[in-house]
Amino acid sequence: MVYDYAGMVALADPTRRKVFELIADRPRSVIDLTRVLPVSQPAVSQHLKVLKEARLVRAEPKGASNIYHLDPHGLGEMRAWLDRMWGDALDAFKREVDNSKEKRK
Amino acid sequence: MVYDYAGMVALADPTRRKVFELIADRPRSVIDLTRVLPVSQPAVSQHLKVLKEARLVRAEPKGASNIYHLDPHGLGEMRAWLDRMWGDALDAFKREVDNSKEKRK
DNA sequence: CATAATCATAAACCATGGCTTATGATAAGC
DNA sequence: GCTTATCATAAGCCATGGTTTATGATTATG
Repeated sequence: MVYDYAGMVALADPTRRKVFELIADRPRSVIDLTRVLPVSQPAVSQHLKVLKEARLVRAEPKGASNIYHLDPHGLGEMRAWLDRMWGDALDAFKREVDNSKEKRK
Repeated sequence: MVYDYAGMVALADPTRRKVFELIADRPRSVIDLTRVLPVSQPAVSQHLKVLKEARLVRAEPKGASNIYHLDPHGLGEMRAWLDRMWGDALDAFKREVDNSKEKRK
């Protein structure tokens, strides 16, 4: 356990999460994203690169522009990863509650 | 939307996530954590500070040592936050699938 | 009361990464 | 074909943050 997980790092940055959410709203081109965001076009491209490597997002060339969509692959992986970590945390918390109950006896 | 979310940032760093998972396994003192981790005691304390401010973790003084437990407050908040974001992402993906179906007609 | 143990904070260091400008590559439009 | 539009990459800058050593505060121990 405890490797570095790309999806987590990808969504930790506020701007990058904004990019992700914009794409989640609907597929968008790089320029389309740049128009909305307060950063330059290369900055957007770099965020997209990170999201793409985490497989959270997928590029679909259309003419001169690149339309970015959500990518089910990484989306599923991250969901599974979160569920696992979340399950562990909740189980741990449950154990803790049981322990304090036990002590109170 | 799209503010910075403390819980997300808190769990983005690998070492800090390791700290969180160790505490999730069972409550531990700072020294106990330091013995396991490959970083110094002050480093551990600083990670704990971040986790505590995100309300993912809670300190319980016991003599000279500080026992850290999971904190249900932040845990619940983060879970809700993830569910919300995740719901949005999944809805968006669903919409996308429906759209491509529509196109194929 | 003095020493040891545990922890948090401060200061300094330095790598990481997010941002910018500059530039080249590809595709559309005239 | 030449210009325009869209995008990715490179190089450089700089703030952020994760780390270390040093130190002080608090509590147990003898």
